[in-house]
Amino acid sequence: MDSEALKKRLSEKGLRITGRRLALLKAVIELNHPSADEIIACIRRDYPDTATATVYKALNVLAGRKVIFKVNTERDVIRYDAVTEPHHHLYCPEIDKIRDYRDKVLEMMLTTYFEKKKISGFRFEDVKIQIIGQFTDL
Amino acid sequence: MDSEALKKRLSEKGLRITGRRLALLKAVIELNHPSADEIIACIRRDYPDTATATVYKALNVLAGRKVIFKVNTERDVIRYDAVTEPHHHLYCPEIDKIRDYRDKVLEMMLTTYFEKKKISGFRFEDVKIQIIGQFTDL
DNA sequence: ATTGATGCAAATCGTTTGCATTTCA
DNA sequence: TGAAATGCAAACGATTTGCATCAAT
Repeated sequence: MDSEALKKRLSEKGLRITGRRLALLKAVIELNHPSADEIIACIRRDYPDTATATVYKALNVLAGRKVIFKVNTERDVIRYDAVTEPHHHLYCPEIDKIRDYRDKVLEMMLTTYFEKKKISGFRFEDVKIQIIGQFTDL
Repeated sequence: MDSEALKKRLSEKGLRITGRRLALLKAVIELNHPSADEIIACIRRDYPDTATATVYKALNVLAGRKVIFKVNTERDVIRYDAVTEPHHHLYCPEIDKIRDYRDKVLEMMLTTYFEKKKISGFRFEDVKIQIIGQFTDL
């Protein structure tokens, strides 16, 4: 993803373009579901004097504008993701590693299932699935 | 759930039976996906001098023996669940409320789907789904 | 010029650890 | 009796807040 595209992703959500924010967005895109710590380390390679609070604030702002997304795992650290298309996650609890999983068929199957199925007392909005297992190609 | 059944759930996993542990297990069963805080408050109604550390330690021990289970939400608090049968969760992010959702058809559909579908580089073990929406009956 | 972005330090909050004491099996 | 359970206080780690300063639009 080139710099112009990154800038566009920020500006079209009404966010200011700064070197740090570009570095942050780049980090979230390039790293694999990174934690705040990993993002901070990455940004500091270009901007050594970056405060942790600044990064956390920026992560919250970008997540609020849906430029990036928070991903929860079983651990007590929040991970981040910049993929905007609908997708699910493969997750290995042992090594706390996530991999994106796109599957149109599954997507369709679940959506139609829940749109037909009226769950009483509940207004369906979305379904997120976590596929638990182990990566065999590491 | 009567006291004998609670005792059995502890003893059959090799855990000692104490008043606090019984109160803890009862709290997890009776409250709806409670946080540690809510469990502590509940136990203290019967045992006012209960240390928070004791409860956290017990929660970890019981979760380790699979007497109870940890449930993650989007918030940074761990919630607990004592339901041993396979089930999924309805979740409303706005009010951070969870409700159990059992659906044999869905269970079957997902299991067969993933057993057939070989995801390359991944050994499938389990699938957990979070059905996001809003409760309309509160 | 105004609002948003940043740095720094301190605060917060849920959870964990260390250690001495008690209690169940 | 010996291992597990408990209380207390202190530690911990991820994240947040307050406030002053700086910079993008």
